[in-house]
Amino acid sequence: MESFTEENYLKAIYHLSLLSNGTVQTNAIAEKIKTKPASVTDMMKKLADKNLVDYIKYQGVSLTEKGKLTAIGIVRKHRLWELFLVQSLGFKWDEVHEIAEELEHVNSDLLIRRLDEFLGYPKRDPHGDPIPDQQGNFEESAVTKLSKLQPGEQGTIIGVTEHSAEFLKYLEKTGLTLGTQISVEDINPFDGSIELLLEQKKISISKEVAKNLLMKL
Amino acid sequence: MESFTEENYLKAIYHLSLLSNGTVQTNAIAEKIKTKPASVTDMMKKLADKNLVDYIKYQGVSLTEKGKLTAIGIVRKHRLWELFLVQSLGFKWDEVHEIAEELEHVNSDLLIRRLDEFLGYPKRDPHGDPIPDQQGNFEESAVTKLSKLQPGEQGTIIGVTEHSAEFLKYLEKTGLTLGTQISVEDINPFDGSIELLLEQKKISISKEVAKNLLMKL
DNA sequence: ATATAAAGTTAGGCAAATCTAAATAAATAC
DNA sequence: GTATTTATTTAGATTTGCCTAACTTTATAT
Ligand SMILES: [Mn+2]
Ligand SMILES: [Mn+2]
Ligand SMILES: [Mn+2]
Ligand SMILES: [Mn+2]
Repeated sequence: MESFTEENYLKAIYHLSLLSNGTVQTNAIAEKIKTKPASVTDMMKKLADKNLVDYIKYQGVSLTEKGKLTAIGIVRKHRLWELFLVQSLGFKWDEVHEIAEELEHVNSDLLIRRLDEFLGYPKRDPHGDPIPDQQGNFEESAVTKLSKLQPGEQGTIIGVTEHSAEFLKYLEKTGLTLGTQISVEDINPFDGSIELLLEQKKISISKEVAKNLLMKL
Repeated sequence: MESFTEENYLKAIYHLSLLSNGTVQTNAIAEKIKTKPASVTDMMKKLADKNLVDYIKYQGVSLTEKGKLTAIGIVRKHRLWELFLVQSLGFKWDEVHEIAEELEHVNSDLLIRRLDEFLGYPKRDPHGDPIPDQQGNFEESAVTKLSKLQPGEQGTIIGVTEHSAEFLKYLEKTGLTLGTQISVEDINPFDGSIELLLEQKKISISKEVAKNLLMKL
């Protein structure tokens, strides 16, 4: 059994490893988890002892198969709880992350299976992220960042890669919610900001925002 | 904000203080929380510093008003989660205690208010215990232990004072569930065991069991 | 009232997780 | 290719919660 803290480290490594091809740097983990690099080094030794990560001094870490399965299990719990909060308890999508961050550590397989059943074996969380099944399997659908689209192209928003309340609230206010269809009208060559057509209305968003929106074409 | 551990201590002290008129012994806490008396002493000093308990060396502790409110808040969370597990996720009453023991520490007032609303502002948990409202108020209905009844008297089971899975499973199997009406037929003078009439059937239970069943007459 | 037992506390340590400051290795720059 | 910057690790402490063993206080028994 992993501690609360170990679980948070494993999850952080997992998320970071999806961006960099498997290997994750000490500093990246420290930043993600809001701790200091020295603490990360300590923990990496511990996780390596437990066979949850492969760790080579100065070279970064990667999850072992066991570590990866554990991490995916936590992600599964996190996303199921988020969906429960939104779907059953009436929370908004920008209010659930912090609470799920705690709920994900409650330790009962039966609880999670029942929650999964209660929610009808959902495939996506409120942010469009896939929910792994009990075996840890999930399909990552083919997605494109909105920032990659060219003028004239269009698609539907199916996910976000940034989960902060500020960002999600901004999307909500602007109307950029999951399932919304948009088309790219123009790209400003100066700052990369993008003109969109969203339900008849023209709006402009920054490149930064566009990078965090996932589209189905 | 109290730590996970501090919350468990406060809750233990609260439950114990209901049995002894307010003051609780070090050893009783140690036993309840499955730790050693020395650890309890350490924690009592800490809780006293935080103004959560009044502590006099060698004389035991009692909750301050602040400590009591905190403890009742945890009890509220515990019982709401237990009811959710039984009512929404299909758990049995003997399966929920351990899980609620973890869920009760999830820290979000909004979450608990929403859960309360979702469950329809319930007044009782699956074991018949009252669920405090947001202000910490609840009515303890007038109850009598089954062990106090005399032959010829009858009543309805409305609660239990022991929450172990073994005990609850035994009750389930025997048919002694909440809401069941029973009458006392005879009391064995030798060991205090009790003959009951339960839905036409005669059964016998030990004094030990009877002490842990709460009745409405 | 003294002796013994029970209850409670203190002293001294340990493990987990964290931090700061100092040292070392790797990457990058010129 | 050396010098500097950046990344990482080590050393040494701190905090929280827990433990054992020894000591002190309070309760009980005769
Ligand atoms: Mn977490
Ligand atoms: Mn999510
Ligand atoms: Mn608990
Ligand atoms: Mn209960």
